[in-house]
Amino acid sequence: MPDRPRRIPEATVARLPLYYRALVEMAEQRIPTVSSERLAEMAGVNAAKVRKDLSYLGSYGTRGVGYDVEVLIDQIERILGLTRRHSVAVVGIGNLGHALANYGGFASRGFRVVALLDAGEVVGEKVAGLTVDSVDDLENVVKEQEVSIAVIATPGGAAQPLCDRLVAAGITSILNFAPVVLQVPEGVEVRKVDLSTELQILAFHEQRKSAGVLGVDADAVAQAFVEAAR
Amino acid sequence: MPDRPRRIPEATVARLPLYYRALVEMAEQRIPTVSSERLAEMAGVNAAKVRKDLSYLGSYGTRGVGYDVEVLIDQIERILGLTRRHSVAVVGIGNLGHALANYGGFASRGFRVVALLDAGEVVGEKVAGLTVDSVDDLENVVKEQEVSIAVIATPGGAAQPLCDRLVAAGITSILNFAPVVLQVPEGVEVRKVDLSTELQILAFHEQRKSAGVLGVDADAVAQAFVEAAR
DNA sequence: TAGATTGTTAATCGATTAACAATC
DNA sequence: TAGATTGTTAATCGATTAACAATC
Repeated sequence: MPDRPRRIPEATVARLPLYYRALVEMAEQRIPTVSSERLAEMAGVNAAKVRKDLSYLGSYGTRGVGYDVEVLIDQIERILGLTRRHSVAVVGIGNLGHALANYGGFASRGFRVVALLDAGEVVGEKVAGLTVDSVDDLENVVKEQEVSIAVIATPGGAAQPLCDRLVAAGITSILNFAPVVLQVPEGVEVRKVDLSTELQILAFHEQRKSAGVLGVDADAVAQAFVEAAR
Repeated sequence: MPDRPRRIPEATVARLPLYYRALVEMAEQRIPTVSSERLAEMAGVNAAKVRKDLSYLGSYGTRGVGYDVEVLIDQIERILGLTRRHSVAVVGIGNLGHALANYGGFASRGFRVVALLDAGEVVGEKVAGLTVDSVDDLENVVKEQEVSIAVIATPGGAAQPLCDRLVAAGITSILNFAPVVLQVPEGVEVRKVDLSTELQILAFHEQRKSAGVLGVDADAVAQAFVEAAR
């Protein structure tokens, strides 16, 4: 058995899924080995980073040759825990909840949506092959379906109370699409996907570009024009 | 005019939207000032970080008192470029595209969805008050509607060619929901929202928890049980 | 004045990167 | 052997955090 388990940096953990996707693609094309250079290109990072990241998994490359694609896939699956089945519940079956319930990439690789919950009229309807349960039954559903990951796709106002119930029901992994910062006790992992945050970050960079290289801001530019026009 | 424009760290830029949301909430409740302590609590970070982050905007706090909520809102809007109107085009009107087109939080604060594009049967239909255009007209739509941000919500396979067209059409800010790493020329900003990556990161931490504090892995635990049972 | 809270410094920590010896 | 490529070191960079003087 190769020696382990040296702590893996968060930044590395966040990149492993990218490598994994690229590797699975290569495996489908029957490509047997890959260099750090090539893998870096596919994942959009640099080669030194790839090698450093992969070194945390152990020594699975061959000098002068590269990495065995299948071996690397197995190792990343092991590290990320993709060999287990993860049961996912989506709470909040609005537009986004529908999208998530139907999202194919979800089902792949160990993740399975096993429950849909909502508080509105959609309860009882079939969505993506599942009957939508009432959020009133949350605790039962979590227990019976052995849910290990909850996805919150409700409006902002409902998210925190819902989160509290999920945590009370034993959930320790939450993917939050609601535009609120969830407060959770230690040991509960929350990942946040936030549309308007992403847009605002893009807006910042847009602004930077049009403001020019020197960091001149829009107001200053406008002012300069006014002065010049006089 | 307060002095500027010292470069703002990326990590800070990524947190400004969180502060902004919390501040807008406070403004709605007519709360005039806020301490770094309180703002930190709402944003889920620590107070030292809040003060450091806000110091990049300039000195807008008052010792012994805190920060003026309205002033801070104005400053963050200025820095993030939220005072301008940003026109957004959503490409790919499947389940997710529908969700994005209808997403209210989108519209708020400077962002407006002005165009929906697709390559399928949905072209010509009305979605969220807009008629879906054919992706064939992408270049025209970008020009006529002055689109500055594109959101890609297509299947993975369509994303890169689409991205190339968007870039050729002059788009420099892209929010990508497709599960691929987009290759773009320098100067084009891509933010990625990736469901399966987020789930995999959660899975990693789930695994860590059940493996125990010492980093023992599941296989080793299973093995130990087998040994013990003999 | 006394209490509160900012803004900044400096120490620490974690992540990135280039470089290259090891080795296939 | 010669060429290729890993795995690791060490330098560098950027982000976090505690601490506290400044000051309202």
